Amino acid sequence: MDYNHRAIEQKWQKFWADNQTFKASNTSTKPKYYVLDMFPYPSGAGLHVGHPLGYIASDIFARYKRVKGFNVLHPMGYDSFGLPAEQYAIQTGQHPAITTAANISRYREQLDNIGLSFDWSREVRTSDPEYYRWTQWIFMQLFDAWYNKASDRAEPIRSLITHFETRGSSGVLAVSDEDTAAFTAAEWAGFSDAEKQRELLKYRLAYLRESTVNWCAALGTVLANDEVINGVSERGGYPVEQKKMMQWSMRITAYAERLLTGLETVDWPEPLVEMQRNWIGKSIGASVRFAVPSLAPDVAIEVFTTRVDTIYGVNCLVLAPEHDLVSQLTTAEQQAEVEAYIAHTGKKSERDRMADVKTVSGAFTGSYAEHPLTGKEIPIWIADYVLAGYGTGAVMAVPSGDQRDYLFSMHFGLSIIPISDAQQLDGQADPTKAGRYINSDIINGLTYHEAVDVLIKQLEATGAGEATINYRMRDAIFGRQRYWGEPVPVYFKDGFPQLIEASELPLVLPEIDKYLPTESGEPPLGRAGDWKYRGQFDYELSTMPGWAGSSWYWYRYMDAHNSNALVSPEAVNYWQAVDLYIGGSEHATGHLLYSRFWNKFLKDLGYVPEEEPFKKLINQGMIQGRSSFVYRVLDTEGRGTNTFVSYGLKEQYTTVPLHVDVNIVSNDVLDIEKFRQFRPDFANAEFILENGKYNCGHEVEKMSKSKYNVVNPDDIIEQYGADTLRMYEMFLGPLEQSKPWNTNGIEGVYKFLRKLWKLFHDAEGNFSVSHGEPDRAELKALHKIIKKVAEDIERFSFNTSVSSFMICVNELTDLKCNKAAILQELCIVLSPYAPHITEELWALLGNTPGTLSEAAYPEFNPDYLVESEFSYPISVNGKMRMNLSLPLSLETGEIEQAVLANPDVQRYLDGKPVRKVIVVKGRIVNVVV
RNA sequence: GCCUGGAUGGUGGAACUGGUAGACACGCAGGACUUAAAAUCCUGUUCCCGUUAAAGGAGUGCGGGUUCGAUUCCCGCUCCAGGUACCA
Repeated sequence: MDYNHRAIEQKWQKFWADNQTFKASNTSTKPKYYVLDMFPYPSGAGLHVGHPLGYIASDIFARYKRVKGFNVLHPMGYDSFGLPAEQYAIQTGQHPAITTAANISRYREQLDNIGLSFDWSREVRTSDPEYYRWTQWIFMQLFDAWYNKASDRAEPIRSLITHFETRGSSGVLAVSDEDTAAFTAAEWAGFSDAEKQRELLKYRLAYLRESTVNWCAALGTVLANDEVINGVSERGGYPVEQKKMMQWSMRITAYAERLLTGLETVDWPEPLVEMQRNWIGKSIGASVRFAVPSLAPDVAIEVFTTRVDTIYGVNCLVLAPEHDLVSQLTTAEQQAEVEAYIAHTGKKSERDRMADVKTVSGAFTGSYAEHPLTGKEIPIWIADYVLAGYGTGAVMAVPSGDQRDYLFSMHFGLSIIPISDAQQLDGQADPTKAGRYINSDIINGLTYHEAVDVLIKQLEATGAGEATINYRMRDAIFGRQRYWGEPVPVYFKDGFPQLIEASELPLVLPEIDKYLPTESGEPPLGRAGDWKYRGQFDYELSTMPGWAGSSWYWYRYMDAHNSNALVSPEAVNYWQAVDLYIGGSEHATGHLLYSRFWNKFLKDLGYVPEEEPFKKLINQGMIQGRSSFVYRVLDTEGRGTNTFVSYGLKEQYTTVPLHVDVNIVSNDVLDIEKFRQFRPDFANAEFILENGKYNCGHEVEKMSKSKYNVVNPDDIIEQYGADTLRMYEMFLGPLEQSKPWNTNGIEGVYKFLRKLWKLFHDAEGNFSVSHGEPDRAELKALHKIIKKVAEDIERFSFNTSVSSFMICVNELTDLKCNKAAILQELCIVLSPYAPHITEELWALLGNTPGTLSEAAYPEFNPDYLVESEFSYPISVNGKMRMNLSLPLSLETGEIEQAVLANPDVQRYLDGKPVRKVIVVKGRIVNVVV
């Protein structure tokens, strides 16, 4: 019988499912090992060839750990709340729960086809009420908690109330809003309920805060940055502006320091750790307050600076246009200009503002602040290079030391004051800390470190400032004006948020008639008319963001069916934390930071034992897609039209590129009819063609539903089988490297599996192995692979294992080896990579069917690999000239003699005197002449 | 813009700690088997020069540097990708 992948793979997949081969136990005498994949969002396009890359790698690792004797937990589930399902619901009217369930079945089928060794009895879905009741429960704990800096951990809000009751606000060391009130215990007792709630909300870890969002008036909703392209909505091309809105937020900044120090304890790729460090962005500097006497005696503009030493170089203050004080500071004469400027910036997204460093813009408010040290008048400006969300939303501009300040001052003709004798200001700022200060009053002549000390002391003495640590990271916005997410378990009473009772969880998502905002601009949940808490109080209408459900899911797998707790103490104490986590680096600062935050919070409250949830982490690179684009023509006011221009003619128009499904594009030519059906708003699309055809542009970028560039694995499995797909995805290259998808080399892997099959079969295709003693060459081939594969798997170098398997099978084929003793061991070594074919061969060899995953990985014996000779490459002046075979027993001096005595070597030396001979035993000889 | 990666034959990639660049595959070319095709097998395949061969020269995105020796380390660029806080 020939290698029949379809029959073999179906047979074993059924066997594994029927026998629950990979079901993990929460108790075992074996050591535990938890291998986790980042769970997928089940998109309508199905699993694409990028997903399995990580799943196959983790599966190989999990199967390897099993044959190495571990009790392995290897679960899978679905991050099933999300924007695409909602978008689809808006288009089709179908409930997202229905499409999501259908997508999940499809994913499951596709995952099963790959032969992954998941314990499906522990599956989770974030959109399942039995799951999200615990997401809501965690939210309630966060709402009911504050961060006590004295104990350096989160505590139940009760401990804060007790403090207020006994000592008032004095002595409270908390991470909180800035505007907390000072009061005595007696005053607290006299507060009304509403006043108490207002004050407590300033401390809660889940709290309400005003934040800036992308508001699209035409769609009546907030858009993700993703959905805004060049300042207009992707859907419909409507204008988008920045708007402030009350939003739920998470006080992740309370954990900034622990998130930072925890990075030193995890085994993660260094670049990823670096990205998180940069995201947290700790900087040590100073807060400085600039009084504004024209407003009121106690009003000051607070700035954060990492270079307080440059304070004498300040020539103006620059505020973000959104800064709270801007309207008060603006004088009558400047009002028109300031308002025009604010309107202008309101159209730009924060990212555009950061990206554009070339255009300098700003407006003078007409007011002046007082320099805290010199008392000089400092003009106050606004400019969009200052971001409201970072620091205090205001900077002291020091043009001689900061390039952005320099450009700003040059542009508006403001004076530039040199502050150090080492500064070189030839057309640019010089941020040097070298030299001694000049033009700087009390720090003249001092060095950097001396100056900082003197200044901090002086500022503290006058109450104008102090040393401060600032983090770039901001509190995370936790509300979404969407339907398809977890309802926030909160209702409003007297305008203040209150938690529902824990016993009332889950708060189930109500049914609504359509998935759009209400006419008055409220989120879709506003459509659920009679949806009231206890029939009378309004529920919170926003839902939780995509990252809520994924910030704790690894715990649910430990105890997936527990209806009394998110995870039982027994289960969490057994599995502790994830030993190996595999997923894409695109989650570096989102998911991985939020998960660490929630983990630390749950630990503070005693629900989980570990400070860090993911001990070791490996990034799989992305399998990239090749996206196709159409080009929407913009009208003279920059609004999107419904006309699309072919790639070659797009330079003649102002256009916005839009992704188009690669499946309706062939050789970069768009199928216009299918495009019109693609989205309702394209039904009447018009086209400017080239030679009667619409040519699309293309780009290599990540494969994702939103980019419409998804290729799925089913066809490959049908044609070549799952074992081939598994090995091919690994063979493509290093796991962590990104690469665009192509199937060019897949034949080679398929041929390899057939060659392997042939080792066990005679020319007629009958199973045929022999039982003689293996010879030295056969043992060498086997032990090379035993060693190589173990080493490769432990360092996650799966691609090199595949090559080595090919070499091994080629060698055994050349040796005409069909000895059971060799082939049986090879089966075990190969089983993590190609589990179906090896299970079949394992059974054919006479082993109990299905026991391969319990077999023990063979012991490596180095004796079989010992060599007595080595073919030394001989270089002359670093250039490889010839090989010379010498016994490995020779010492360096003997090798040198042998090499110089060799007539061929002499020929290369060409009679020139030898200056030096470098001998690296067992490696190389280099003769320098 | 900022943060983080990446770039090696026609293609995917290998070279693990600075030590033979191109393993293993794909593709391509030639050949065997076949009426033919598929499948399988064999040979060749970095580029340039060279009649085959030998011999030689160049070569790991670009420009420099360190070293007996650099794909690997250092400095400066280019291009591509991911992230940039409401995609997940």
